[in-house]
Amino acid sequence: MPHPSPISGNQSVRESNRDLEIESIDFFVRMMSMLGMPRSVGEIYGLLYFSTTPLPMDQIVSRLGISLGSASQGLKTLRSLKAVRTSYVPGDRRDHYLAETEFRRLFANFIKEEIMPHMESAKERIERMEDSLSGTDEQTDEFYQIRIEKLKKLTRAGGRLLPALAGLLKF
Amino acid sequence: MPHPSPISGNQSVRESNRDLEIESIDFFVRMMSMLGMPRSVGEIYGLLYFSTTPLPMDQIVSRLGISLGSASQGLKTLRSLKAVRTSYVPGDRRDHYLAETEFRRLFANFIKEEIMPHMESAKERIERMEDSLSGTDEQTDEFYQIRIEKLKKLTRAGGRLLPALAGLLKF
DNA sequence: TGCTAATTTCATTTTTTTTTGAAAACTTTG
DNA sequence: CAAAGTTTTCAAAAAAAAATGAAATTAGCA
Repeated sequence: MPHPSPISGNQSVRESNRDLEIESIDFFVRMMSMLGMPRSVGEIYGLLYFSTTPLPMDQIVSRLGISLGSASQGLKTLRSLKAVRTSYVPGDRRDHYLAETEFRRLFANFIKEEIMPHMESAKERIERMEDSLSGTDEQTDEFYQIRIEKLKKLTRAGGRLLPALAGLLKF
Repeated sequence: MPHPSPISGNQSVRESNRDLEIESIDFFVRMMSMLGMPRSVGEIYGLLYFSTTPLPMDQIVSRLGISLGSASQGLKTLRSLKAVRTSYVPGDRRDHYLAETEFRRLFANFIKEEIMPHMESAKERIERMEDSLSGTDEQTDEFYQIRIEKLKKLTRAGGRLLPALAGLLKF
């Protein structure tokens, strides 16, 4: 018996193309990890992305072979990124999860929620730099002033371009 | 004696504004960590960014209070990102390091070296997805095909926009 | 309301990443 | 070409991040 895969639930094979699912999980695990997200988050999204039906948490757990805790945490993260949403399934009291597949929206949200707050605190830190310019030595102060100016331009550019970027993406 | 700072070398105070240096290190540690770089890399760049003179490795070590190994590793990383370069100092056989402060260039290089290779392998993975489409059930296959198409658009958009972005940045 | 299934939380364990420190490998120069 | 200074490498230690699992909480239902 080759590959006693941890991914093997009671879902019928008709419902899911296993190879595709595995490629998808792989794909999103990598993509998410580029964005600094843990493995489990990528796995869950990857599974849901190619799922024809919304999946309840325990299905996610058994198909991916991860713990309930991980699944709960991961789904919480994905919900906060608006990368998944729940859908009501009549006669079942479990939450069923569905992947949000509009990457443009996902991207816009990611920039707003994860990047922009850092830009804000960066601006504050730059202000503090200006405050701490000694003012004793003109020569070196000018050097520092130039460096600070570059940082300002950087954050300004970032603050404008990143949000614009999401709108630009026509995919 | 408040603050027995680990950052205290033999460099004269006139040469460096300590507060500024600390803010700078803080700033870049955070920025770099957003890009997935370890703390030490941010520290080194932050130190060099506001240094009026190129610094040899042992100065970096003593000013930041990090190990030689970390410094060597961190500088290697920064060199590969073209975020620092060495400058020759007559009568001194140590390498002296200087921060590259043109963020546009840094950014362009980062995209080329760190992001684009991932886009390439993403494309390959999508091709493999298409190959593994079972072809038995038309209904679900169409669903999968749509999902795959979205991924293609995503990588295409990324592959074009990211490099363009660097050029766009006028800062 | 009480019972049970479903979910969240969080202390502990596991895994991964980063740093350290010392040995090895260069490199310059006397 | 040897000796001293400099830098790199890499196994081991430390720190940080993520996953687990079980207890606590919440929510739906009879």
